[in-house]
Amino acid sequence: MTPGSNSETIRRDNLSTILREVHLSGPRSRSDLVAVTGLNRSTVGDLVIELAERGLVREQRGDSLGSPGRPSPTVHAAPEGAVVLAVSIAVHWLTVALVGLGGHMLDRVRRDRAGAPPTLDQVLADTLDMGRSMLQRPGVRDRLVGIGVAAVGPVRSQDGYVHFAPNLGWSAVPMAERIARLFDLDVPVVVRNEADLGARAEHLRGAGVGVDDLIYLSCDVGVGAGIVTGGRPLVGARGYAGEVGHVAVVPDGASCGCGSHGCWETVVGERALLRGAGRDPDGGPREVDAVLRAAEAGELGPMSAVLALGRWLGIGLAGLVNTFDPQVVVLGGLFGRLAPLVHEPMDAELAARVMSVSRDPVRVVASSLGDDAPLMGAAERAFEPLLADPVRWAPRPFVLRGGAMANA
Amino acid sequence: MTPGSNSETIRRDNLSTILREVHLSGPRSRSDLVAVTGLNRSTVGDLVIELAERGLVREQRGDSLGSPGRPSPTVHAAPEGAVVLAVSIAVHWLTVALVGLGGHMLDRVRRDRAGAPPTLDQVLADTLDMGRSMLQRPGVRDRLVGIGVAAVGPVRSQDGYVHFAPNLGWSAVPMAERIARLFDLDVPVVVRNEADLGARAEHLRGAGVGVDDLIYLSCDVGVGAGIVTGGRPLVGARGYAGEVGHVAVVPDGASCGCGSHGCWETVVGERALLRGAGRDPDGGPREVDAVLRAAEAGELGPMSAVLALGRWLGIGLAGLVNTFDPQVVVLGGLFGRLAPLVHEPMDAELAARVMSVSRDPVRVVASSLGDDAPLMGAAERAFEPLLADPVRWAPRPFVLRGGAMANA
DNA sequence: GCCTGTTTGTTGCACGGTACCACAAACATT
DNA sequence: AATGTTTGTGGTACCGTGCAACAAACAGGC
Repeated sequence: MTPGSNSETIRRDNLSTILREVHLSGPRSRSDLVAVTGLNRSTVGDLVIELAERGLVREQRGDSLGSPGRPSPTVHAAPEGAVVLAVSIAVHWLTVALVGLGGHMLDRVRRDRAGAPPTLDQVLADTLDMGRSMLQRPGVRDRLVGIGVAAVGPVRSQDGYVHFAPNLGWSAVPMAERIARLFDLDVPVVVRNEADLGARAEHLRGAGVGVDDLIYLSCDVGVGAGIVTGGRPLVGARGYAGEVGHVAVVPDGASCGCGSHGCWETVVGERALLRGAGRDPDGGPREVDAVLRAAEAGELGPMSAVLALGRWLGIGLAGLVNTFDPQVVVLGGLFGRLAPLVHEPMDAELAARVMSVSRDPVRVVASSLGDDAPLMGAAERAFEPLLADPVRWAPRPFVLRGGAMANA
Repeated sequence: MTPGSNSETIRRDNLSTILREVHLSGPRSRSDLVAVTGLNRSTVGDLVIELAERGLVREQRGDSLGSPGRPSPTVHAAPEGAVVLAVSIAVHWLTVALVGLGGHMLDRVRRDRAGAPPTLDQVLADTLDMGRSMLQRPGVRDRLVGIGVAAVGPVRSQDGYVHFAPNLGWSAVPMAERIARLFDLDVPVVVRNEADLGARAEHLRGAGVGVDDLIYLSCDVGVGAGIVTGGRPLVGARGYAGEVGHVAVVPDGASCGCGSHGCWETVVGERALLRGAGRDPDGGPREVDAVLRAAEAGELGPMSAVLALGRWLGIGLAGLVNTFDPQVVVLGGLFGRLAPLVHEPMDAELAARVMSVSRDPVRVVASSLGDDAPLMGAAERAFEPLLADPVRWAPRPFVLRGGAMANA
């Protein structure tokens, strides 16, 4: 908190570095950790022992793989050493998962919902129903370090307040508070926008691993972006950064649900696709699937709607690329599914409009985590406090003779 | 460099924190530093002594200001303890300054240039001419820690390569290398885009002090933004982030110097203003001044050109605000001068298009550093290595009996 | 099967840096 | 002049990492 550093700071940072490494990059040998951190062998050994005592990592005898020298034991994140509950609230479905350290999905349930958008209370009831059984698994309650929620609509980062979710018909939802009361557990509840969390997931475990500057552009029903710059998520003063669906691209265009007009979302959103293909704009996933199948089959009407969308996608993306200079753009949600169909018009607009004399043009790829990207991002966000300060969130158990354990 | 921390890390961080504090926030008493850092009195004392021994700070007897207790000595940044050379290359002028620690402008020369844009060689010759005398001041050469350069056009952050500067007619300029060879000193030369550096300056010493999320939007001849998010400058993968002048706002609009068409710059740049007012688009500062005076005097033609620009300014800005959720937007360069004239149409577009149900709307203000913002930002950027690691850049002098000093 | 060389975990000690405590200095108040 | 408050100073303790020597565990060659 305070800028001053002392010996606690350094211990915390080093434990954090090592835990984060094994959590994100998978099992590492101790000597790998020495190389990565630059710390002394003895120090790494001590740090690993402390993490193991706290139940966060486990060591396995290192396999000898043909090279000379004493084999280095591999350090694994302990999936049951710390767990989080991840919730992803999309317009047409709801997903709840239990995720263990190391990113292991221990349990996962998804409910799709056709027809009219659900009420907030319905969604919360479903969430409780789906999450309760996961939390009742033995050992989970004691090892739960947080709950992460991905929500549609602008989310205030400070307190997880969802201002409105036009495509669900909700407004003024104190989401973090509601979820916290729902489960009534003494762990932090973090709510973020689905695109922000999708970006985090693709950055840490998806198509953007190793990429420190990326844009995750996603379409659920509305359009939003999650942005990572310099390895850090873009948040903004209040948490509303990335609402690029409401950037004007047609200054005197059609009016938008947000109150403005000519927003990008009005030409690239789900409703724009359906309308362009001559379908019911509120037809939902079934209609979208139909349009996609028809376009893939080569039907002229749906095809031209998809291509028009691709062109507008390229126009808007070009602006974002000029603004952020990303290394990679990840297309998620509907855009991820459209990606193979729209590359041609999209790339044409990008080539014409991206101010890049550079020989190293931006790569546009489809999401590698698919619909689960926001869910995984919510889990990662919920793990963040533990990763930043393992000691604070995983107390050292009191060890009795014989190995029995009890929390202090 | 390596993620691991040790006792050197902590010493470096604490020295850095204290030096940065007195550099940016002005003289502080020792007890202020204790409060800010959270460190112990004895530790702060030791740190201050080390910085003083390295000539970076000076202590003055604390004035007793009516409160009980022993007065705390004030710690000042030593302006001659470390200096940088700052260069700002604009289209119509060139500024060179010698800046001392604490942000003291020790010397400053500006040359305006009317008529045809200067060649690169002319600008470099002028820079050398203006900078040489500053560097010959006694003690400067030994205390110079870097050279910072603000340049128009996209700048590759890695090596300070300026891809092109259409409004100067330059292209493919290895600017950092050229400046380094020019002065032939053994200090780092850092080149950045003028808007990026303007943003840094306004963030650290201007209209954005204490604001961690801001957009500095500036117009020299072209339009560019410097963005600070979460207290950090937005750089991008290669350093080209913030080129918002080439975001399409009129998808089928006029062609732009960048090769694309409908760019924002084509409706809000200097040329757009002059063209809208019926003047020579390449008329330069004299014509711009004439238009501004005429508009302020109430002349209908210039006035309506200014108002139209204001409207487009608002349309584009709304998109940036939705994208970044800044707390403050600082208008620099031409936009800073236009600010009082365009608030009405600009605010109208912002109000209509910014997706803000929030009670805390973004503040749009004029630059408080004016034309010198990029210059000051260049100086701050050049100080950065020293501030991040004072020990590395300011060796402890060898102290002889009696207080005479000599560098190792 | 033994010896050698290599890589790596382990252990005890040194070093660097900050925290803490007691004391002194410098102020205001009464 | 006495008292209380705030702050710098000096010595010691504590904590964490670095280092060096040793032991453990492997491959390869004879």
